[in-house]
Amino acid sequence: MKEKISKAVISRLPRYYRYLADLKEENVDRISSNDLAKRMHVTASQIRQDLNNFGGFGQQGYGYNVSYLHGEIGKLLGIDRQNKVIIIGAGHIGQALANYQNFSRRGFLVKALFDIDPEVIGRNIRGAEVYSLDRLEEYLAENEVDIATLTLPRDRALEVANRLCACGIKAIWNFAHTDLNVGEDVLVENVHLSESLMQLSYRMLAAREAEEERMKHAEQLKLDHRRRSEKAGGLRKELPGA
Amino acid sequence: MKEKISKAVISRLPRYYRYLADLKEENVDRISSNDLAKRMHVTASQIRQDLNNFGGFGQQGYGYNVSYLHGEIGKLLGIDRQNKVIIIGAGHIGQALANYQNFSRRGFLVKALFDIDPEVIGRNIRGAEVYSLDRLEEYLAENEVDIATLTLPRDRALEVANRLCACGIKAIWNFAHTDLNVGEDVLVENVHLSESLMQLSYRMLAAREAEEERMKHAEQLKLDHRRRSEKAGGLRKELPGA
DNA sequence: TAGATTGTTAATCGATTAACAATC
DNA sequence: TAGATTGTTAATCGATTAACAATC
Repeated sequence: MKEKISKAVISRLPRYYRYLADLKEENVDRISSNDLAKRMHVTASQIRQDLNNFGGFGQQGYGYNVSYLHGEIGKLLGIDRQNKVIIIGAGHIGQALANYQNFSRRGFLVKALFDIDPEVIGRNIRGAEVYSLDRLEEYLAENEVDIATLTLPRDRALEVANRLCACGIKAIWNFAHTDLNVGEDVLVENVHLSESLMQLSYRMLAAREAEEERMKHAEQLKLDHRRRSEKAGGLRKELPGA
Repeated sequence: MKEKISKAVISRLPRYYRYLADLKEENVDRISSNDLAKRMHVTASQIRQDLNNFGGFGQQGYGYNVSYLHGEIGKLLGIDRQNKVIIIGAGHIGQALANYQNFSRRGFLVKALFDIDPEVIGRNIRGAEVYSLDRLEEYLAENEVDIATLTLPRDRALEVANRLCACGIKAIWNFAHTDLNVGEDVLVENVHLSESLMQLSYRMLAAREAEEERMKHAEQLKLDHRRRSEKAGGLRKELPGA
């Protein structure tokens, strides 16, 4: 029925959702693609094109109803339902995610964590218990889980991912710094924090270099200018009538 | 001098870096774009095109020297130098980042954290002290900082970002769920965790729907088939010679 | 030298932007 | 009805892939 939506479009949906939530907060009832475009620093064309992938949410001559559009995008993103999440790896990041209230606010409920460290097994984080990783299969047999989060060292990530897939998990949110080559019916969304940081680092260095280049260029111009003035001065002295 | 490198290329550099580190670990000396492409599930063309943005790292008839290429990409990403990082917001995520050893391993050193909560101020996380946010300007005047990480609630993020920019910070790693409209000479790299999760959720729902569609379609085919057989059977009965 | 493989140009593909007819 | 603004088609732009000459 519907065409496959490109990744670029999907990646923009949450941002639309956020801006619409803000507009709702400001009690704005309707907005045109043009006004929204100005706020978001994108083109109105892109907004209309993006939204039309999912059907006509707007109305000619009127624009988009903020509340309605917000709701529809929320439905697309699955915010309207309860998504059951588990976290494998109850280290610093795993625990931070379990504590992150923005997730539960959007319907992502952390139901359980798993770890191998006896120190953390048995702890309870905002209602979610930390189980021994040994009990993963047992838990999955008894409980429905939508999304499994991997926050463990990279060398153990693939093994756990395979165990999850064997239990029928269809969506993995991967924080481990490795590519999970699992079956293609299993969705993997990567969050590679150090890669994000490295990209920032790259851009920072590139900007510094560009800045230095600019400075050097300006310096050169100044030098050239001085030399030219001197030469002109010299010429003047040599002019006959001087 | 050099052309502007596209964001798509930059985002792939850390992944090349990771695969090259793995190859080094496996004591592989050289690799062709073709073999690397197979490992990474990308095209050889893309690898050669990407790397050539930064100059000829390879050699015709030989391929790429793993160790050399790893080093060069590391330099591009600033892994070879010490990057001084501070973290504003010493909550769960901020503390998790400060504890994350993969960063220091790549030359990103968390030097200090800042918070307004008296409960956490004064704590020490792997050698980095948590200061009162009041002392941010004081700290920045006395210490060189390359990257500022924002892990605080969205409503306070922009204000802090502006304070950072006023002190000359040129790179912000933003975990706050908002767009920071700072000066265009300031680099912002966003990590929007809930948006990443929402994208996964979207893809999960889309896959489920596609699956249902497939099932329904298969069901319909079965029905059609049965109906056709029945009709054929009926016809047969009515055939004269029966 | 012959074989291999890069660096680079050309062709293709996909995503973004512009334009405008449809319609509220 | 006239004005506004969408939905959608066409044009442009950029990124990816293919091809191949250069060269180790």
